[in-house]
Amino acid sequence: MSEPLVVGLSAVIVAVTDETPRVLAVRRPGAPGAPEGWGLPSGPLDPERDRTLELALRSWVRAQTGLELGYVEQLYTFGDRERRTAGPWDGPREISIAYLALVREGAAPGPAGATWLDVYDLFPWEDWRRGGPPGVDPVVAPAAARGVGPAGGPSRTARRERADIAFGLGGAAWDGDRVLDRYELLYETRAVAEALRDAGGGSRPTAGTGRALALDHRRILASALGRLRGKLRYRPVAFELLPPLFTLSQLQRTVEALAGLRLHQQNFRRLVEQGGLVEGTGKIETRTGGRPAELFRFRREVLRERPAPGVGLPGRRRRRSADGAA
Amino acid sequence: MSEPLVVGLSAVIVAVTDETPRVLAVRRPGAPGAPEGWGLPSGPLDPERDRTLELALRSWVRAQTGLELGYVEQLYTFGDRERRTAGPWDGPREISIAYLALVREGAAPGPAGATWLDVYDLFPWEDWRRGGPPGVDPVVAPAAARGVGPAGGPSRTARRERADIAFGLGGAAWDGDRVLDRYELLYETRAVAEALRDAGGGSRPTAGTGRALALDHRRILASALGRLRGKLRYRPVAFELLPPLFTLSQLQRTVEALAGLRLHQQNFRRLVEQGGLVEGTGKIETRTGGRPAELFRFRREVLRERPAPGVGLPGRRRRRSADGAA
DNA sequence: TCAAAAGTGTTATCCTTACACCCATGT
DNA sequence: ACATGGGTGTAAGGATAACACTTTTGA
Repeated sequence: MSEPLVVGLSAVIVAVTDETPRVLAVRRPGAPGAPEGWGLPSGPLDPERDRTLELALRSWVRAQTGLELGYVEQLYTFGDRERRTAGPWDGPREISIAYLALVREGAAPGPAGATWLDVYDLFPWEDWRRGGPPGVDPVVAPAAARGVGPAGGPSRTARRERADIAFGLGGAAWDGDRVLDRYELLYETRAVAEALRDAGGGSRPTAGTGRALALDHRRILASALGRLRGKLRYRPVAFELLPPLFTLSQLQRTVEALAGLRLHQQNFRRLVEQGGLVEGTGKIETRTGGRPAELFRFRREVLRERPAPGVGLPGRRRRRSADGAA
Repeated sequence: MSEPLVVGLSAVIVAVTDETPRVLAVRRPGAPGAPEGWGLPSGPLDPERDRTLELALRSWVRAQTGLELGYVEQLYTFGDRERRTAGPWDGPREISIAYLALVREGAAPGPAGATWLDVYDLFPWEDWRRGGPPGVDPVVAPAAARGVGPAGGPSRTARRERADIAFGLGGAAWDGDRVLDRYELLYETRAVAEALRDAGGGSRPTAGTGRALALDHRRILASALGRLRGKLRYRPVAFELLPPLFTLSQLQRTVEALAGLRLHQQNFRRLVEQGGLVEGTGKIETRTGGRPAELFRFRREVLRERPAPGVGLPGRRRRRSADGAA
């Protein structure tokens, strides 16, 4: 086989600092004619040297950014023809195997050309910690529900149905995990910048739909955030983002940052303690702004005791709010 | 880039017939010198013709087997160097993007050279519907716990810990989803045939460890089964395997077949009905062997009403049986 | 003394589990 | 009549969610 086919690896490297989830981004040269911008770090798979895909990833991430990755999991493989910017450019078909990696806050920021971006600058509609995102909900959701074709036609109603489920409208519940569904609806309805860029059109994206990334990297990041939110429920991934010793508030704020939700404090503590996920150390952290807090550590033994140890987010049960409006 | 790198797509096509989960397998020529055997259907990605990876898959599956796939999801991308049979053969590095597809029972069996294999012939230790698999548990679990290196050494105890969690030993709970963990432990301890084949050794696999597939295809299938079991809980995938109208017993037997567990009948019915997953049709199926059963259909509206509609398997909560033995 | 954050206790509600029992058909 | 599988009701246990309240520090 000698089709023009290139295989690369992409990394969604996530950290949580000061209650904001961040993702590592690098400067991208941009396709011929297109402006340069931020994108996910990516690198090659060297079939000679790298025994496994994951080792390949760790190796070029180390080389490019100086980061030594801890938790790594494969996310998804993206290979649609349209994934690169549309246009006359007709290079080889590119396939990208995306990975999700978690690093502790305060990890090295990497060399010049790399920064940490606030995840919610890219997905403003995903952060519900301060109630509905300011001014975004009334804009984004209708944009997503907007269909093409005649009003009431099958394409319109089908998209309407999808938008209701994705954005929790019309009696449906908001499901934090459906990050990708929401992004794809916004893309299909040309609300986000990438959709306009890829279509070659010149109009402006809908306000409040966040900043763009190169290629399909915002889509990849949407997959990652959705996956991470889901995983919080049944794997102790939050601890990968925290130092070995932490207060329960730190833990809660980290989880809230990823989930994009406020959680009930007292119940959170109880669930996490009674669930056996953490154990107190007797040590005390005094710089809390109020009463000093005990420092906890992750209890690895929980992996043996419980089939699916996670932090108990809301949702996943019956229907919640049914505010029936519009 | 012009490294020797080949990208292919593999399909795990699952159906449930007569309470047994089946997977479509094809005859494989086998590497030079190796005997031919069964493997998963696989095909190329044609960068010219196929716009997306999933369309590529659907297209060659249709061509090869005549099957028109319904539900399809991407599973994982396998690309370790060792995934093909070890040995002097030094062809190009092969990357395989694996998909999981579900088809209804009674789907066309495909052309000559393809058959449906009973999934539990490949993973006998995964079927707990008739209690512990006959004679397997006492054999397989110890094999998985067997370590290399000195007794009590770090490698031994680490593997012991992993085996406890994977197989639900020593107070840990059996987690049906950990199919891949279990297979990998058996592989690492050289209990399954593929491990011996890949190592080039001549000894015989541990009894009760099931039949082998070509390359790493049994590993791929293990991923698929684990994924499917997990998904049953929060997505209505079981209906992809059933005809449009079905009795609640049919539904239950299908779920049980995949989960490898017996479920409590009365509660299953209630959960599934009260959960709004199905609705009665008034139609009656008389050939039940007892009282005629009502025919139900899947309620698509549930997708709008509930964030994560699934069938409620046990597990996923606190610890269950703690039979502390061994 | 007050604000702020940590930490404890108690109760209501809902879901899951388990058990008991009745219904409709074929042999 | 009885075996077989379909179908319904009800009560116990447990987990979550919501509420009220106390403790300990710094300003």
